[in-house]
Amino acid sequence: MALRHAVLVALLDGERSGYELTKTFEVGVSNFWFAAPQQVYAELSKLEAAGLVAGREVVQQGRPNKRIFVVTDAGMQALTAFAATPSKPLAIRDDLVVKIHAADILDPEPLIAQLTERAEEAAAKLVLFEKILAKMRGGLDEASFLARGERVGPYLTTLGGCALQRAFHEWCLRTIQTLGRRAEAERPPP
Amino acid sequence: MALRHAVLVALLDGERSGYELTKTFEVGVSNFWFAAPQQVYAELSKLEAAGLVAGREVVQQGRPNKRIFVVTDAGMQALTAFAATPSKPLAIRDDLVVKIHAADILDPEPLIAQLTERAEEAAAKLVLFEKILAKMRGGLDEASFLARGERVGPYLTTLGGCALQRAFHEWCLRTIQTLGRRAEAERPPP
DNA sequence: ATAGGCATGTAAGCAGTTACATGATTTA
DNA sequence: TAAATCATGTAACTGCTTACATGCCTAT
Repeated sequence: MALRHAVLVALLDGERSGYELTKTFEVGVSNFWFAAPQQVYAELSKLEAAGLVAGREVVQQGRPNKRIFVVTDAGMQALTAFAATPSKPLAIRDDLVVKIHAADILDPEPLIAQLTERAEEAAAKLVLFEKILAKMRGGLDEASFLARGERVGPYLTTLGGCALQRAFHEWCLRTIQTLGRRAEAERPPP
Repeated sequence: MALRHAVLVALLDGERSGYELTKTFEVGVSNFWFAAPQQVYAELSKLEAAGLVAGREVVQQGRPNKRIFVVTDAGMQALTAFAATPSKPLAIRDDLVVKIHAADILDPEPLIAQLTERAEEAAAKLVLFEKILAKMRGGLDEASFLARGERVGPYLTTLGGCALQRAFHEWCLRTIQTLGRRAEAERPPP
């Protein structure tokens, strides 16, 4: 099992429709679980069939109706059981880093272009995450919120996302610099 | 395609057997691509059938014979084509972070135990990566190696692995502290 | 003696990706 | 008028994981 628990956990933040969840999962639930929309809908059906979430129809005007879901008691039990099982190691997969591993035999230009794009994406995510953090902690400063806030779970994972994006962003910039300088050194100005 | 390119790229570091590659992929090729041993063997067979790698048998004494692989010209072309295609976004999946998201409704003890384990793993990987880096740069300092070294690709990806592990390690420690303090606050000493 | 490392796979099952499908409403 | 957003899926395919299988050699 995999997505199953990520969906349950995302629903702890409140009732959500499939569509709302897909938005969360496209960003990556604070960047630690990505899923395509189709996967989310499929998983919700399975979770409902298994009785771990309950859905109800919400009639809307001017918009298609939607079904919103909550975690049931059985779902909570499933989460408790999940928390007690040993975690699988962090799984990262990144095309771009694979390319960088082969940087010595590849044309640096497309690599630098892709690194630049990634650096921008990371910067954008950082800005987004900081906003989310500010919203969660409300008027409190971070230390007080972490000590006494009501729901620190999502805050902690978002902090993790920030740490990761920041590290990745810095690495992109540094790698761009290194590849750029080496490319210059190879074909000096005539 | 996915593993395909990661295997090709790993073979750029020199001729490798399936077994040697599985070791690399179990650590995660500098932590950006994980694969199970069976997957590596299967992928090598496919790559050989497609003519992207060439294998040859090495007879050993006191050990089972092995087959070692090199990237062919066709393999190099495949890599060049791969480098030019847009990269998929970084994919991260982590059970433990999913659990932390639900920290508010879960027993903190198993979470703290798992975070501690992860922090130790991250610290161990950092030590390992630093050793690999020192080996790669030989006598040179980092700046000189990055400027003039022969194969900086693996060095750059390993630097990325370090950055990631460092960030993750710090996040684990901080999260342990936060959860620990909150648990104390909830049941104060009698 | 037994555990661990070297060395390579097969087979079955589950998870994730890609492509396709639909249709109304709001915004540019 | 075209594009984007809301809203939900099905179907086919590919990739990944888990379990099983084998056997010799080296170190404790």
